[in-house]
Amino acid sequence: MSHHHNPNQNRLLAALRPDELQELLPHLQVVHLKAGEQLAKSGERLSNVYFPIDSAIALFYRLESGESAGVAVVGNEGMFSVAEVLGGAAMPYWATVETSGHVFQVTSDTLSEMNGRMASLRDTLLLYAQASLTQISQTVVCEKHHSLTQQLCQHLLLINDKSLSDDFRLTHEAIANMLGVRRESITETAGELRDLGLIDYNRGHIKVLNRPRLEQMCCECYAVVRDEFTRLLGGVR
Amino acid sequence: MSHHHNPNQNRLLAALRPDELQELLPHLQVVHLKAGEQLAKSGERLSNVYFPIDSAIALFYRLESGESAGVAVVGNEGMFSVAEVLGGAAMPYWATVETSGHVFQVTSDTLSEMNGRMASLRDTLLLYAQASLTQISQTVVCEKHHSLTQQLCQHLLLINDKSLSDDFRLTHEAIANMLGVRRESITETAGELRDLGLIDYNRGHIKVLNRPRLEQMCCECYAVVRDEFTRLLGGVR
DNA sequence: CCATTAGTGTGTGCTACCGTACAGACTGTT
DNA sequence: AACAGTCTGTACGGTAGCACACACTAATGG
Repeated sequence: MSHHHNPNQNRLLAALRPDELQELLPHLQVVHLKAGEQLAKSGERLSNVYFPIDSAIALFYRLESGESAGVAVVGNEGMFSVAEVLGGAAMPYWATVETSGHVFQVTSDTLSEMNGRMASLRDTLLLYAQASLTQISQTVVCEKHHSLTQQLCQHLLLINDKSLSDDFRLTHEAIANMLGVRRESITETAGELRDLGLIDYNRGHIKVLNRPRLEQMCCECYAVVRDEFTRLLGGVR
Repeated sequence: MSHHHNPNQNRLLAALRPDELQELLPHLQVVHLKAGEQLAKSGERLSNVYFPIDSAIALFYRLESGESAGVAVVGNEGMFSVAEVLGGAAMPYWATVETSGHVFQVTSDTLSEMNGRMASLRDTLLLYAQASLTQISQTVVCEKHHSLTQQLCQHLLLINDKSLSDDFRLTHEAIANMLGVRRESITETAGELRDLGLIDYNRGHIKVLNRPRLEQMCCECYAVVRDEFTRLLGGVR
């Protein structure tokens, strides 16, 4: 493991029992993921599990028609893929790197072995699975009833959290894929946020200028999900 | 347990290892649930777990605005609530009985105790959790890209499956709550399906007349979810 | 330094579903 | 028989996001 990184940088790892984390440590490898990189395609069994540090991994579905929609973004609060813990091997998700950054990587076999042996580790990871279930459920309601502006604010807050920076690389196109809308709709909506002075952006580079107001414009969903993660996995460091 | 019902009537129970099912049997109680009955509200810790036989349990969210949207319908393929298995106690769902019918009921404490002791039982229930995750994810994509007509077809197919009947009690209003749309939109859409001869209905009573064509009009989501349940939990009986 | 690509801006109709309003029709109760 | 409550039908303007088309500009690479 690199001396630059500490497992506490991932909240899920930080929530593990110290003795079990200690045993996991030697198997963790810090890896850098480049934006756009594909980590998994639908139904594929993964050989590695990832615990993001300052990267964001986008999970999304592809429909037969070619349309797609994002289901969740995984960052330093979680892991990919939770299927390794639930036992079903693959999931029908596609996963790509939304913003580049580092992850702790461990082989599926290693984690799986430990998961069978350490009850507390397994319990913690299952709580993460439950939090994920809540997150996705909230997404269902959110995209049904909340405006694109609200959803965009939420997405920006999420990426802001996970990238550990107010200034990240992200294109309108990538956001559109994630929110399941046209690129033009994002251009228009993001333009409004820029006019309001909440963000600035330029050719694949977004800067958060006024996070408090971004949170105000956002729907309740952001806070609900964040609070549920906190309830289940403990407070932020 | 009533002599009228057999645990194989619930696919999740049927997927358990015979010796473990045998041990669970004496704790199962057959109960009848009436439509509209509320089984849980958001954040509430449940004292019982339900394995539906011929009833359908609707899980949904309520937003601060009062709007709501359904997240999933649980029937004889599953259980409520999966939170008992994942360890986080409550979930932010509301749950009501969508169509009346019977369930196998067991106390949370009993299931929880067995869950800690029997690895195979736990593994099976975790696979169900994974299938649920897939189901909800599919819902996200579905409501983003598929028409209300398609979604209605899907919902009717689901209720058709879970109620074990072509003829069930269900109002436009209840469907609307579940799909997160206006009641009037359902009236209009259901009217088209009736004109096409796929269904008939009258004051809270719906009859499926042509299931094959209903499946044709439905989006891929129904089949995707069904197949994933089959992959994870074995074929239908 | 030029050509190509990636990223963004903008406009014009279009449609599915919304919000609201209200009417009729059936059902169970007193 | 009268009544109240439940369920369904219909109508009308409003709007958020769509599909498609195309123009512009900053970055990239030979």
